[in-house]
This record gives sequence, C-alpha cells and structure tokens, in this order.
Amino acid sequence: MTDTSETKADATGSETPHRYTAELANQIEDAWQERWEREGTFHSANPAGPWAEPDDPRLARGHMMVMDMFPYPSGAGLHVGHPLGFIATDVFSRYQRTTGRNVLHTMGFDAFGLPAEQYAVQTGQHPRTTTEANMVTYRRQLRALGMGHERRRSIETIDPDYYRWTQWIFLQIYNSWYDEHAVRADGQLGAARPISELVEQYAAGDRATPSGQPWAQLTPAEREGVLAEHRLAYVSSAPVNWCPGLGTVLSNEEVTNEGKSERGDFPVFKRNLSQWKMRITAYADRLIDDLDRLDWPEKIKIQQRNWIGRSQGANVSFPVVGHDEQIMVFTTRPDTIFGATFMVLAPEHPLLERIVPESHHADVAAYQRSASTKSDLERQADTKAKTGVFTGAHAINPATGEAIQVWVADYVLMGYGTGAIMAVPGQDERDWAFATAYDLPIIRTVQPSEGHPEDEAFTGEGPAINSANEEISLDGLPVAEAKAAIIDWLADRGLGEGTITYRLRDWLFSRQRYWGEPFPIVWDEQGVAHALPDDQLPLTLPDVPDYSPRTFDPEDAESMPEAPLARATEWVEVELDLGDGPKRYRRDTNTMPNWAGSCWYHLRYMDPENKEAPVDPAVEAYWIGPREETVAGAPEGSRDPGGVDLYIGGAEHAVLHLLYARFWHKALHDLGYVSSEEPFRRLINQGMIEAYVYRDHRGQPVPAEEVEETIGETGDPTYSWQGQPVTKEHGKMGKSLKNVVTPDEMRAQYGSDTFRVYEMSMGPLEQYRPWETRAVVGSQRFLQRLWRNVVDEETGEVTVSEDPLDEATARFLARTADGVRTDFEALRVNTAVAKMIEFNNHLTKLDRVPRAAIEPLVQMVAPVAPHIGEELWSRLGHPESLAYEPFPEADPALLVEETVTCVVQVKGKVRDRLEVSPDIGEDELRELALGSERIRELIGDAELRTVIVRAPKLVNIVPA
RNA sequence: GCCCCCGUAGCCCAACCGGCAGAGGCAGCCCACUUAAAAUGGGCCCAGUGCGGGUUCGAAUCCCGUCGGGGGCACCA
Repeated sequence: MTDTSETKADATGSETPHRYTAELANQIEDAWQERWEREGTFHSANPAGPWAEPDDPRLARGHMMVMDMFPYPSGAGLHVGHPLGFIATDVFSRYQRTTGRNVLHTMGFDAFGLPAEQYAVQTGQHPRTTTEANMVTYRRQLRALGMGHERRRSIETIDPDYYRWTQWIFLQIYNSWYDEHAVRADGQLGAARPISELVEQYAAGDRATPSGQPWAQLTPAEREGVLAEHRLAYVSSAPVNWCPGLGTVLSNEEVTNEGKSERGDFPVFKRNLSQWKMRITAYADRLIDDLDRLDWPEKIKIQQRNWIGRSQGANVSFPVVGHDEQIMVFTTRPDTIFGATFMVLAPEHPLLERIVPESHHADVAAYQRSASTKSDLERQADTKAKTGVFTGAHAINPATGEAIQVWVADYVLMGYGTGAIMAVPGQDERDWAFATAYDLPIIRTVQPSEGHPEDEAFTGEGPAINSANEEISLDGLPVAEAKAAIIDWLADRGLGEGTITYRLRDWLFSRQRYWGEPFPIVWDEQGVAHALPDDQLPLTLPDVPDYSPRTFDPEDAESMPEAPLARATEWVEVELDLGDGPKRYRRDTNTMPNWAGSCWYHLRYMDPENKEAPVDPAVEAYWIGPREETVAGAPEGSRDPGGVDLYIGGAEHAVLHLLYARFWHKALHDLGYVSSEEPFRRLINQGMIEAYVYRDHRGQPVPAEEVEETIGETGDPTYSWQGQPVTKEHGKMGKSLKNVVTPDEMRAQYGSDTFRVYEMSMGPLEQYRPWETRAVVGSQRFLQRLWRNVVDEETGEVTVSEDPLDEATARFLARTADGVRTDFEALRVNTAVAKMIEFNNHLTKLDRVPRAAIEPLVQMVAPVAPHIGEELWSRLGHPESLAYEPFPEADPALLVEETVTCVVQVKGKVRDRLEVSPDIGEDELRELALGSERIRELIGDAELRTVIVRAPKLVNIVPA
C-alpha cells in the first residue's frame, strides 16, 4: 500500500479526493516504480555464469527472452511514437511472468555512431558528454512509463566493458576463415574455422599457396597477404563508397538507390581505397536459406532475399578471335546461348586493355573516360537510352561457332557477375534495346507466346527454337530443361559450368569517424597487421581535443578520408611486445560502424557481468538455444535455429542491423561460442505512430496543439490557427513539423498507465496510425471506472463485496479471462483492452462489485496498466506484488454457453433466430428451423432445394 | 516497370476456418449530477465493408479486374 496516495489528494479540496486523476496516478506510479526497483521485481534467473541462481524455481518453468531494438539516445528524448514497441514488449513480458516463466526483458543503448557525433559537434561538446546526458533522459522516461526492464542487465555499447567484447568478437572473426568443406552440426558443409587451421594446411603443404612457393619460404608479409584472402575480416583495396559530406566511407547497405548516403543524403562516390571488410558473402546461402526457419514478417524476409540476390546460372567462356584470351560471362539464361549475337563488357573490364585493336583504341578510351565521370546516379538516370561503342574485337559463340562483335557499354556493371555478358536481344529487353540502337542482329531462340509484339524481346516461358548445332539440339525443350541440357553440354567440353552469383557484397566495416569502437589491430613497419592480445582489450578510445571528422565539400569526389584518430599521435604510435620482443607499431585509426555494437547485444543481455566470455555458453543455451519445435511454416524436418523468443523493432533495419547481426551470430555459432544459429527467432515490426501536420497558406507547419477544429454547417471539420485557415495532413512526428507530443506530457496530463493503455488500444501493433491526444481521455475513463469499482472516490474505502458471483458475471469473467489470455499470447493487446473494458463496464452496473470478479480483472489489466494494477491489488489486501501472481484461469465449464442463438436464413438472408442448446444435433436443429412459424410463413409450400445446417449456430434454407 | 501490404460508421479500429457487419475508444446529440461550467456517469445516433465482376446456399473474408494509400526492388545479365 502506498501511503502517499491518501494525503495529497485532499489538498485539492475536491469532494472526490480519491478519484483516479493524473495527480493520483503519478503518485501511485512513482511509488511502484520505486518499489519495483528496490525489490528487484523484474530480475530473472540465470542457470550459470556470474549470476548463477540454479535454485530459482522459475528455471524449471520455462524461459522467455523478449527484446526491443534498443534506441540510439538522441538529444530530443522520446516522443510518443518511440515507446509503442517498448510498451508492447513490456505488456508481453509482464503477461509471461504471470504464467510462471523466467522472463528476460531489459533495455540498453546503441550509443556509438554518427548521429551522436554530429549532435556533439553541433553543441560543441564531447560525444560522451552528450550521449551520457541523453541516456539519463531516456532512462528517466522509460522508468516513468513503468517499464519492467531488468535494470542490472542494461548495457551501453559505448561502455568499455561492453566494447571490449565487441573488439574481442571482431578478433575472433578476423582470426577465422570460411572453410567450404567444414561439416556443420546439421551435416551441411561450410563453416567459419580458426585461421590457424588454414595456416596448418599451408604449412603441411595440403593446400598450395597462390604463388606455388612453399609456405615456409614466404615472408611474414607475404603470408599475411595470402591469409587476407581468406580471413572473415580483412583489409583490401577496392572501389568503395566514399562520402565526402560525412567524411567517411560507407557500406553498400548505407547507400540509397539514388547513390546518396542513407544518413544526411550526401552524394557518394566510388573510390579505390584500402578498407576493412567483413566476408559476409561467405554466409550468403545460409543467410537466405535460414530465413525459412524464422518466424519473421514476410516483408523483411523478401527484402533480405532481394538484397542477397542469389541467382542461379552459368559461367560460359567465349574465346576471343586472334587472342589467347577468353571472355567469361555470367548468364541466368544459358538456354538462350544460340541467340547470343554479340557481347558486352563493362567499361572497367580488365580484358579491354588486351583485346582492343589499335584501330579502336581511341573510341574505346573515350567511352571509358566518359563512363568513369558519370556518377551512379547519372548512370541509372536514363536506363532506356543505351550507350556503347564497338571494340573492334570479336569472340566465338561456343554454341554456334560464329564470330560475334564485342562491344563495351555501361549498362553492364563490373561489380556484378563477371562484368561481361553474352547479349541475347531476342530474350532480354536491355539487349534488345541495345541491338536496335546499334543495328545488331537479333535471333529468337524461345518461341514467343501468341500475340507477343514483333518488336519486343520475349522473356517468358516457351519452347526453344533456332537452338541446334551438330552435337546438340535444344529445340522444343522448355526453358528449365534447355538450361540443364546446355549446361551439361558446355561442361562436357570445358566451355562453362553451372554457377550461382550474388548481389551481396562484403560488408565495408571501417569508418573514418571518432565515435566508434577502435580496431584492436596494430600495424608493424612492414605493413603487416597484428591482432592485439586479449589482455590488451579493451582498447579504449583516446580522448582527443578535436574529435570532429574532416568533412569536405559533399561534391568533392577527389578528397581523401582522414580518420580523426590519426591525429592522436601518442595513441597511434606505440611500442608493444607481441611475443617477439618490444617493437614499434602504429594503431589502426579507423573505427567500427555503429552496427557493430548491435550485432551481439542480445548475447550480452544474458550475461552482462561475465568477465571470461561475451556470454557463458550454458546461459546462452538456456535462453536462446535451439527449441524442440520449429516455428510455424519452417520446412518439414528442419532443425530449430534458436534465437530470442520475441524481437520487436522497426522495419527500416531490414538489410542493415538484422542482416549484420545474423552474420555475426552465425560466425560465433561456427566457432562454437553460441549454440543457436540465429539471433532472433521471432520478429515483429511495430508500426509507426504518425501525427497530423497542419500547414498555413504558405505550406509552413504551424504548432499542432494550437490548431482549433470547428465543425462546419456541412458537418465537415475545418481547422484554423490564430484565426487563419490551415490544412490538415498525415505525417511523421517531428520538431520541424511542430507536432511532437512527448510521453512526459501525456504522463503529466493523464498518467503513464493511461498512456500505455491508449497506445495499446490504438490498433494492431504492426499498423501505422495517427496520434490523437484528445482520444487519450477514453483510456483514462476506463481506468477511472476500474478504480471506482474498487475504491470509493470520496472516502478512499475499498468497496468490494465478498459475495459470490452471479451466473452472468461468472460467465462474463470466464469469457474475458479466456479471451484476454489468448489476445496477450498473440500480442493483440488492442482487443484484449476492449474485452477488459467490456467486463469492467458490466461490473459498473452491479450494485456492489464482488472481489471474485474485480481481482481477476485487476490482474488482467496489470500487464497493460501495471501501476494501477499493483495499487488496486495492494488495496484489495495483497501485500506482495502481483507481477508473479498466476494469470486468472477461466473455468472451462463456464465457457460453454447454456444456449446459443441460432440464425435461420432463407437464401442467405437472416429471417429468424432460435435459442438452442450448444450441443444440439444437426437433424434436430433442421426440424426446429423448418418448424419455425416465421420460416413456414416465408417458404410456404415451396419445395426445398437444400438445407445447410451448421449446428448450433446456423441453418440456411434454400427453396427450389 | 515488377513485387508485397492495406482500404469496414465523421475518426481510430473489431469481426477466429466464408455463416447475424460491431467488441472497444474518440467525436456528436440527449439526460443525470452541478448555482454554472468542467470532470464524471447513463443513454442515443451512425456504415453494408473503395469500385466493378465472379465463385458459393451464403463473401468484409476466396478469385479476377480496377481505383486510392503505404512499402520494397529496379540496366543485377
């Protein structure tokens, strides 16, 4: 019982000092938040590790790990849109606790990264200062919302105790390679293995070095060069996304279709730079295939599949006429090879140097030059108009034996496939466009379907035509069979082979920014990288006077990245003993992208104090190890991959965080650090809360809360601000749109419980919906009625009766308990709230509210409105928190209705209703319906065509 | 251009496997309480499911087309 609630309300002098007002709600909320924290109410139990509590009874009753995508703590604090998912996971977690399960639900902060740094630069403070201040605000706001987070498990990615392990995982990945032949636990091939195993293979001569020289004869630098080709984290010099406006390079995932940076919308240029990459491509197949075993929104799965972009096809070699060279092409349509009438190379293709005859040098060089100055944006701007030039070279189509022209054109991209194509205008729209533009021959090799236009490529299904030589004929074969046949033929002659390519590229992992995890890598004087030994972790970020990045004119493609850490000379230049005596080294001055910290935080939540490992293996296996049952829709006979039970967050991370985290998790799995194959077993994307935006005649947003609504004579509302008319539209919630509403305001105006109930009853979790402050009062009224059903508003007395429930109330309660439980399980909190309101309204109409009815209702409400739930529970005489009180069970006997209303239809229209027993037989019901007076009047003597009986709810009579 | 999701009352949303279109909330109107207003409580009003076809005894639900909104992919061979 909270004493505070008694006293202060009196001060208002009102006649209802014990009414559930915002003030009273706030007092109750403060008191319970305080008590939950003091008592560690939400602490969960670990089976092993530093927090081992093997005797906790919950360990035997099932486990449940629930997570939110943790926030980046921005300077603006939370607005009402942010907590939607957080409240949903809190409701779910609180419900799960009442079922006896051991529930892990906590919250951390994704506090490294560009936005934090930009905010710090803007405000002239150190990023750590601003970030920490922001986290204080977030923590206060989350606490005020009544989140049942386990505070002691909270992590911050910027905490050296945390990023020590981020660096450690980086080193595990760095010190690994992908062994295509390694056998995984499920019998499949391919797994990350320690790089030492590869070194052994080279040293023993089981694997040839690229140069053919024995391993022992290679210099350390040469060896390192060989290993870099295999390491899962490696440095390579290659074209990367350079963003002068941000002063850093970016991963492909961080660049938009338009060739701009995802953050800031600055132009991005391709520059050849030496950068860290992660070999995520080694996992391309598993990242695609394992999606089938996850309970994720189909939308996200599709995005990941598209992004990885696996396509099956063949590599085919075309000999160059007059040269001892082959042009290797990748095609998904080897069946159309008889229609390959010319070839196209990307402007950057290395073979051009060697095969272009003197006569065409100038043309080709000029074309290459013009292509190189085009940005990606320009290259994509007009995809219809194809440009290109003839190289003067010819190649032999291996199927037809004919010499065909080799062209260079920028519609072929160096970065995909082999950078060269066989052009098949008859079956490819792009090739058709090019062939018509430059008057190149077209041969159809698939019979177009009836009515297909004469002047277009045919990309559909059909029998092969014009596809035969002396050895093989594809004619008449459907596409799939023709593919298989031609691949066999090509393979037999060593001309080609079936293959798979991917759109996914390796993950560019270094950034030239200050506010991130430093790489635990030093470089020696020969330019060889060395991993820092474990005992030198964490490598902390040095304090530098100038942490701001060197940024450039966003359009300055020629600029070069400069890492801020390079300026910290004393930090960079070090003398270390890495086993062969003290030597001088230079530290790597890059920092990791902000995605690094979020790749593994789910693991740290489980075991945040562990000093020996990122997570104790027994703890990981307990919380997220593979389950007995696979998720719904998983392929027959597949193994469960394990992972967090429920993960809720926005859909915008589909190919960023969610892809990266899966990759790291799989690497850690291969290396034996985790038993689960996937980090997040079930994922839900919460919708966004939008807000109305009001604009004046100039289109400028005006403060939404000052807008007045008037209902006009037509009944349509009109809006005005300071007397002038404004327009209303849907939009995001944001400062610049002047429509931000914060949870702090809602708490002051209504209380946090009301706010939580409102957010949850706005609609399904996944849905986008507009915020409407004036509707919040409905949720407050519900809680007020609930309160009044227990507490007298004038005296503060508890008014419940000890009488048994009447029949109707007992049935209503059973129905409600059953429905609310089902809704909570399925995360349909909106309909659960509706059911509770209904039942509460029923109780309101009774003379006195029976304890046996209100107590279960209080328990049901508590996951959504936990403070009022606890408070009423306590006032009803229970000294213990209700957090672990078993959820009300519905008596099955009461769920069976005594009578049900049976609808009698004639030709599908409802004509009569009958009250019948729920277990009435079909025949009996048919007779009853046909005997009904109203029905007899309607159908008279007409013959009956059929009578459909769906006992006990429906009879449909169809006269002839 | 291709693919996916969503259109139910003035508004936010329910309706499980095709079976009475309405659970809940907001707004509006009426009533009670009040000197009055607010707050509170009680009651009432409100759509035939974007549109056009089809399947079915029966369609918000399934199918086809179309319009509107949102999202994804897009010179990826």
